[in-house]
Amino acid sequence: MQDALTIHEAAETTGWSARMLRYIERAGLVEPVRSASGYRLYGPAELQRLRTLRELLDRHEISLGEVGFALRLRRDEELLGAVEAWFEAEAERPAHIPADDWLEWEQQKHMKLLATTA
Amino acid sequence: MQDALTIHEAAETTGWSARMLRYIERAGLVEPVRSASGYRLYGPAELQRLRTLRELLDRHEISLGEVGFALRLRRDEELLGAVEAWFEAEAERPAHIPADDWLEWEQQKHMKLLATTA
DNA sequence: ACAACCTTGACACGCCCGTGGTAAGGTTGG
DNA sequence: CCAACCTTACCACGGGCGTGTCAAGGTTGT
Repeated sequence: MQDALTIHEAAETTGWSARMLRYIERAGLVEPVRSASGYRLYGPAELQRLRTLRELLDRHEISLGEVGFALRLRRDEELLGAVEAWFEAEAERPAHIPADDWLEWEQQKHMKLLATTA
Repeated sequence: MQDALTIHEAAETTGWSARMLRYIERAGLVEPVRSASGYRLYGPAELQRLRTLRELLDRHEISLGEVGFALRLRRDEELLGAVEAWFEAEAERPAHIPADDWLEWEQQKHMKLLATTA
C-alpha cells in the first residue's frame, strides 16, 4: 500500500466519516480506486477533493444531493439542454411582437437553442 | 379579470393542484402576477410554463427541488463558478505535466473558465 | 348581502436523504 | 493464526420535501 490511504485514514484526515465517504462515492462525487481485494484507496487528489467538497457545501449552503444533481447536469447533455430550454422560455415575450406571431417566435427560439446545444 | 386565470382554474388546466402552484411559486419557478387585491393571475405564458415543467420533471426524473437548484445556479454566478471549479479539479492531471507545473496548469485552467463565463 | 371565490398560515403525513450502527464475511500484517 | 483492518448489506432515525386539508379572514359578482 504505497501512497494511498484506507477509508478510515482518509476519513480521519478529511473530517468526513467513513460512512460518508462511501455515501459520497455512491453519489459519484469522489470515487477512489480499489486495491486488488476491493479496498478503497484514497490518493492525494481524492483527499484534496474531499476537503474542497466540504468547503463547497459549507460556503454555499448546498447539499450533497445538489452537487450530485450538478454532476448529472454535466454528464447528461440532454438533461442540461432540457433544463436550460425551460428556463430560456421564461424570457418575456417582447412587447412589439404581435400575439399571432408569438408561437412562431417561440419556435425559432427553440431552434436556435437546439442549434447551440448540438 | 381579462385574460388571466385564477389559481384553481390554472390548476384545472395544468394538472397541478392549487397547493402545488403556490409551492412552485415559492420555489421561484413560476411566479404569476397579482391582482390589486393580491389574487394570483396566471396568463398563457405561465400556463405553458406549468405544463412544460411537468413534462420536464416526468421526462428526466428530476424533482422540483432540483429545478430550483438549477435556478439558483443560473442566478448566483459565484455559486456556479464554485461548483464548476470543483468539478474541473476532477479532470485528471495529464501524465505529461510534471508535478511542479501542476499548480500553474490548474490556475490557467481556472482562468480559461472565468473567461468563458464572463 | 350572500355564495363562491381568493389569501396566508398551520398541522399532518408518507417518503427519501444524510448519518450512524451492526452483522457476516474477506484481507493483511506481525 | 489472530487482531485489526476492510467489504457489502441491512436496520434505525431525525429532518426535510411534496402534498393535502383546514381555519380565519378578505374580495367579487349577482
